[in-house]
Parts: sequence; C-alpha cells; structure tokens
Amino acid sequence: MTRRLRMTQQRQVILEELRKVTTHPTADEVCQTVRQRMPHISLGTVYRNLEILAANGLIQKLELTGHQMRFDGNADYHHHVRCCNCGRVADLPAKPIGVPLGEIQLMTDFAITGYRVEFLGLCPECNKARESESTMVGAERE
Amino acid sequence: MTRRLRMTQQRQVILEELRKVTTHPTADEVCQTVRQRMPHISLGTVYRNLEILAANGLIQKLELTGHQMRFDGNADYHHHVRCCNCGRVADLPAKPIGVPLGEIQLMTDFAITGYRVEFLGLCPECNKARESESTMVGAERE
DNA sequence: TTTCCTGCAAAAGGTTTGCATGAGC
DNA sequence: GCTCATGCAAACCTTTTGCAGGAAA
Repeated sequence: MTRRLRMTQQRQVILEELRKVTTHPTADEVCQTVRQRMPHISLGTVYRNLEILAANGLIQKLELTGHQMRFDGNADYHHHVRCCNCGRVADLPAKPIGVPLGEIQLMTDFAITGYRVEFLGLCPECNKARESESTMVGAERE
Repeated sequence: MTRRLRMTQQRQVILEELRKVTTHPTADEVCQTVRQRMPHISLGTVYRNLEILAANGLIQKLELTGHQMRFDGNADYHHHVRCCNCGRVADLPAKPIGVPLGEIQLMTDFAITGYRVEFLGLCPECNKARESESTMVGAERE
C-alpha cells in the first residue's frame, strides 16, 4: 500500500527542517520555518505533506492532548512530556512502561492493540516562573 | 475557588442525561440528547455547562486522541479504551498502571506531575466486521 | 435585585478540500 | 506525457465569545 513517494522540493525541505529541531512544532510552525527557505509554500501543502510523511513512517504525528497536532522528525518509538502550562513538548527515552495489557484485556470486550502514555509536567521555564511567583506576597493563584 | 454552582434547568438536564449513558458523548451529541427534553437549548450553552460541570468535578472532560472532546458522567478516576476504527470510547476499571514516575523524572528536566494512559483497540462491532472482512476473497485493505 | 445564565449568531482557530496550474519521473 | 503535487482560497468543523434579555437565589 506504500506507493512510491515522489520527492518534491517542498516535501524535502519540510522533512529536513523537521529533522533539525526537537521542538515538536505544529503545522503552522513548520510552515513558518520552511518559508524562510521557500517563501511561497502554502499552509495547505505543509499539511498535506506532513500527513503523507507520517503515513510513510518518515516522521511522527503526535496526537497529544490539546487542540493542535504536533509533528516529530524522529519517527522512532519514544514517549513525550507536555508542559501543562505552555504546551511545550519534549522527548523521553523509549523506556517501555509496564502496562499489563493482558490484565487490561480481561476487563473489556474491546480487542486491545496498544496504549499511549503522555507525561505531563512543567517545563524548566514554567517551573522557574512558578517558583518565583510563589515567593511573591499575595501572589494570585488561578 | 469553587464558587457556588447555580443549578439551572439546562445544567440539570445536561448532567442527568450525561449520567444516564456510558457512551462518552461529544458536546454535539449531548446537545442532541438534551434537545429531546429541551428543544431550544443552544449548543453554546451545552459547551459552557460541560466546561463548568467538569471544572466542578461533577463530570469528566476526556481529552483523548482525536479532534473532539468527549464527556463522561462518571467523574471518578478510571481509564478509557478508544476504538481505532470508529472512535467509540469505553470505560476500564481504575486499576492503577505501574508507571515508574521517579525513573522518568530522572530522564528529563521537566517537573513531572502525572501522566495519562489511553488504551487503543477495536470495539466488538469493528472487530467482528474486520474478521468477516478478512475471510472475503480479495478483501481491500486500507 | 444582583448576579449569573441563556439563546442566538458571529467569530475564531485549526484543518481539509476544489480547482487550475505546475513539477517529478 | 501521465500522474501527482502545489498554491490559493474557500469550506469545514469544533469551540469560543459578545450581547441583550431572562432566570436563579
């Protein structure tokens, strides 16, 4: 089913730029970056190509909590941490998590094929900001 | 921070209907259901109330993979399975998953506060459909 | 009577799609 | 030369928001 991939300039540049960073950019961010080299690329093309590259296993589409898709130039299996405060996403090593799929299977009539884990936390910047905030007198808390 | 909750008719009916089902409906589905009892309720009101009910811990907002939010009348901690094929969501018991947060913490500079697990699989219907499909001669595969 | 909520409709994202043109192989 | 991809713009879908009137406490 993997038809051979026509490598257009746009597709090439998208792939290159995505592989340069570890920030897990959104489609729009990818578009901004690519436009520095290719000013007339359209957002639609970026979306189409990200989809195709992911379908062919060259990149990873991250469907994390939140509203926007993010993309990862590293297609190998690994986990992610997402900052609850600013949405930044970072990588975690591919350490397998000990989820007892067999036991879980017994509890449902679904045929379980896998699971996704998403770690949540505060990135260093947001963490620092929160600490200095909490030392302020009468600091507001949402 | 929990201001007292004004219980309007709309809010009451939304809560009741959500507690009747285990289908984890989307906001739009909730709206359809509620309109059988309250034809003039607006989708905006449904969204606002689901948000408020979730913020007050009366229901659960499920931010699963996929584009649409789903809502769960059961606010207690438990896991979910999502059908990869049709998107249906079912409950799993609240069995804690043995994720070694301490070890994970060592691998990143994020301050990790938690994690979310989402199980994936095929619901009974989709599973049945797939089985009968695979016995067909020359079955298409996506 | 004050405050919060509702319905309506419009706006706001993010993503997808139709179409004519243009590039890969 | 055939096929697929591109750019542009419009459509789409879900969710949010502004506003004036209405209901809860």
